[in-house]
Amino acid sequence: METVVKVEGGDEGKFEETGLEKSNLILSSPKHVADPVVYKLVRVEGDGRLVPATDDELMEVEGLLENEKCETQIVADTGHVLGCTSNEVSSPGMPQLGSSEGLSHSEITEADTEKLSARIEEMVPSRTQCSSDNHVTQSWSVGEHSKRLVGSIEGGSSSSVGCISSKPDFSKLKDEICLDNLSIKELHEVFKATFGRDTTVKDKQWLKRRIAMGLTNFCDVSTATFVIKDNKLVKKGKEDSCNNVNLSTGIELPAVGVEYHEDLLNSHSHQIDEHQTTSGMRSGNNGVEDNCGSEPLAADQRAAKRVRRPTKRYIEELSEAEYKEYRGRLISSTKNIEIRPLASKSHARPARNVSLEGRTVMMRLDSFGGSGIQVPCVYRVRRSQPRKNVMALLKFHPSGIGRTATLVRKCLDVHGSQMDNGSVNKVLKTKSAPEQTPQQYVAESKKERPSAELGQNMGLKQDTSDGNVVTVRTAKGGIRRKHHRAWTLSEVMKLVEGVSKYGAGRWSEIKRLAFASYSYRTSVDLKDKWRNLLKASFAWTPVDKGVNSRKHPAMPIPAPILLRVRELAEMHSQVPPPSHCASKQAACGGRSVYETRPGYS
DNA sequence: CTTAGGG
DNA sequence: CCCTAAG
Repeated sequence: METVVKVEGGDEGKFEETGLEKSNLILSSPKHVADPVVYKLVRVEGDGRLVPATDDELMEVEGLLENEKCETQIVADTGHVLGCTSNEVSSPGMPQLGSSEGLSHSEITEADTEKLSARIEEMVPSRTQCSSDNHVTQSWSVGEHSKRLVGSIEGGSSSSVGCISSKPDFSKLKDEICLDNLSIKELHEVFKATFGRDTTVKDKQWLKRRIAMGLTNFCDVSTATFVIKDNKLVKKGKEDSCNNVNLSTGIELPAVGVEYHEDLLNSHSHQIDEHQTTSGMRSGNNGVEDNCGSEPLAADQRAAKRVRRPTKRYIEELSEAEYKEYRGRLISSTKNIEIRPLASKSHARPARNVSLEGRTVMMRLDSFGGSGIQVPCVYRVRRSQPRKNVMALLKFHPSGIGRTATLVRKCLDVHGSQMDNGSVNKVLKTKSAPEQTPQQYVAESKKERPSAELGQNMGLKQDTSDGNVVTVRTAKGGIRRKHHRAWTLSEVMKLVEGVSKYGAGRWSEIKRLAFASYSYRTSVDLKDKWRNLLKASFAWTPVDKGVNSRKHPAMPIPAPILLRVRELAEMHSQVPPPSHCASKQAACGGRSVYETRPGYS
């Protein structure tokens, strides 16, 4: 882990702002397959070897980039959107991750960089070979598969425009994209509803572009390219597809990567993570392709095409009341615009989820008050959970994109299509069985994903799979959600390590420095967990083993860790009060710790 | 915003 | 895990 990060290729500069270069990972881009740029993620070992990044590391990058407002999408070669690089329109107040304390090895010389890059070049192909089961090799050719697919679609069907545009819902969308008429404020609203977060960006152009890119996610399984032009959604012909499009009147709607849904809740992840995931996580740049063939895009447009997925937690968590209020605001603020029946009907947002043999595509059609805009939006599919079985999933779909596109259409045709309604909670309860096999993962992802009934109020039953989301009725009658994500062993270890390094109580530090990859763990979470660990560690005694009060605390924390926790706790409890008994510190401090220990005799 | 503590 | 008070 004592390494540096560098992005191979021309994009280094962009990553500096994200703090990625402070990380210990390397994003290399063995292939700029297309747009978005696809990177391989590797780690530099102490001896200079390059090894494929583990899930945790992938998540680390994801975490680093997660909070950035950005345009340029970074996609791992697993097909996962890692995040984006910053650009000049980033809001000024954004926290710069990793900008304060550089890691010791974040300094890297030019020469080193080059050497590393060189090593990457050698190493990437070799890894392709050593992960014998030719999936990786396969993966890089996915783009070409798709390209052929595009070709056939575009060439073959002159009147109908391929699978996407023939979908009923999509064509409905056609006449309703009209971002131009919206004020900044309205754009902000739309933005918020689209991405689930606020934006401070005032640039109207940028907002429109981002929102339109949000739409992109909607059709992100498409292999065709669409353009919003004069408020109409049109499919680009092959020839004109790459012409310059004035962003004020036309917005490109490219197809981008397929978002996988894998909900491998609390899959084991401990010390051996690195060994078990290296092959499993590599699946290839599915769905990433160059829509424009050989014709190069202007840099600006290229950036515009790259999207990031929504990030934060409470994306679709407005309660019904709030939602109504929200709509009310929107409507009132867009009084000029006719309110269509459609808009009110779609108040109950139909959510269509498709789960097909492990590959899940989720969509949401949101209506924005009277604006007449329907903004499809991808649920935040995952809250940064591991993608361990990507490979396994992909295995069943070597044909990748084309297949998925078909599936999506199918899903849209069948309106309230009910997939297996396996309770998410049930699935999640199987959490952290430390040694699950990929097969099990597949099975699990298959059975989850309840889909909401059309016309039903979405509110409470939509769970984004990003954790065990349980709705809880509060005393005041309100409802709130309780996310639960069991702590994995590796998380606990990181926490312990962080506490030992930075001290208990400096949670934000620990969060920033040791938990950058776990965006879902807040500093408060860390604090709480530490509190629990303390409790656990002090309630634990060597004789207690096994005959313990509780059966299986879900995740039995190994004794060594508990001991370490206790050790740290004792250390910290005696360090703070140096005021008195400085010399007898060991005696009085140490003793008092023991005495205050609950259950210790 | 961060931390600590109660629930 | 959530909420809130306190710096």
